[in-house]
Amino acid sequence: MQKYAVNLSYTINSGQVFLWEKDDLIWHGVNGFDVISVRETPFEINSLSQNKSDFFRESDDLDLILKNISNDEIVKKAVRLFPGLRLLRQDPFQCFISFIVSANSSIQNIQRILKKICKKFGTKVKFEGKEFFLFPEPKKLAHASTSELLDCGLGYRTKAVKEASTVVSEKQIDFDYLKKTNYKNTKEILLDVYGIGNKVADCIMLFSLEKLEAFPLDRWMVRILQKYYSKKLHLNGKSLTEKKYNCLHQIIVDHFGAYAGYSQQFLYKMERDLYQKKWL
DNA sequence: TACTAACCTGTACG
DNA sequence: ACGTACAGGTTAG
Repeated sequence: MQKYAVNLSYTINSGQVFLWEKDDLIWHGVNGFDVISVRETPFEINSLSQNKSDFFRESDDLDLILKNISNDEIVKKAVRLFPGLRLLRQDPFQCFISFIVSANSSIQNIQRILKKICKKFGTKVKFEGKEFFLFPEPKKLAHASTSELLDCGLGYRTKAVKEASTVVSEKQIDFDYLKKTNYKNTKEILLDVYGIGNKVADCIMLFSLEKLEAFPLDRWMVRILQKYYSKKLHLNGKSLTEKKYNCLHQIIVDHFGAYAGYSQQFLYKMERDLYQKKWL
């Protein structure tokens, strides 16, 4: 019996993952070369590979984390409202490409593009009586032609996806190394990739590279911070420059703590729900 | 250093 | 119907 039950729809529909679907009571999702199925009650996970990737981060010490981030009153309220929300541990390459694709795009568009990429370049597999297309290997995407990528709806992101896949396939980027090294070092390496800016780098680090202090600042989070923390953060000006972003990140970690990424997820969820913005 | 226009694509709105 | 705005940003200048 879990002390904290996972709420799958909160978690899966919180902008972290894009290749999940619900079929009756079971959710299925593509995660790299794997397909994961999960049922909410009773909580049960299966996967094509049979590997335990701890996708739902059940090994995290939630008692500690939730208590820690609840030092902030606003976050505390969000945790109380959405206790089943979780951070996920994704396949790094899929996460990397997903968030490059996400830049300046809507959720639906991101989903459509990623599905097409899987269908065009990924391996078809069967799992629990259903068909899935796995996320393609870096080499496969790196060697894709421009027209094939354009067919996936990538538009001007085509160049970014191709270059990003190339640096991974040529081992200029090694996710295992990035998981081990620190936030700052990882971020510098990711920012060197064409198509990756501060926000996308933070998403990749938080969702797939074990950097729980990463705190992606998109236009929504900036608005949320302005709304609740304007005194603390003095966010003047509209654009977030590199220097401002770094400065702000330091303030955020000082305020929210080492698990700031969890705080971000809860704040985001609460605010989106409050405003009942279209979500999927 | 700080700021902004342009950017593929799809959909929602008037 | 058809133009305009906007969508979880990044880059070039």
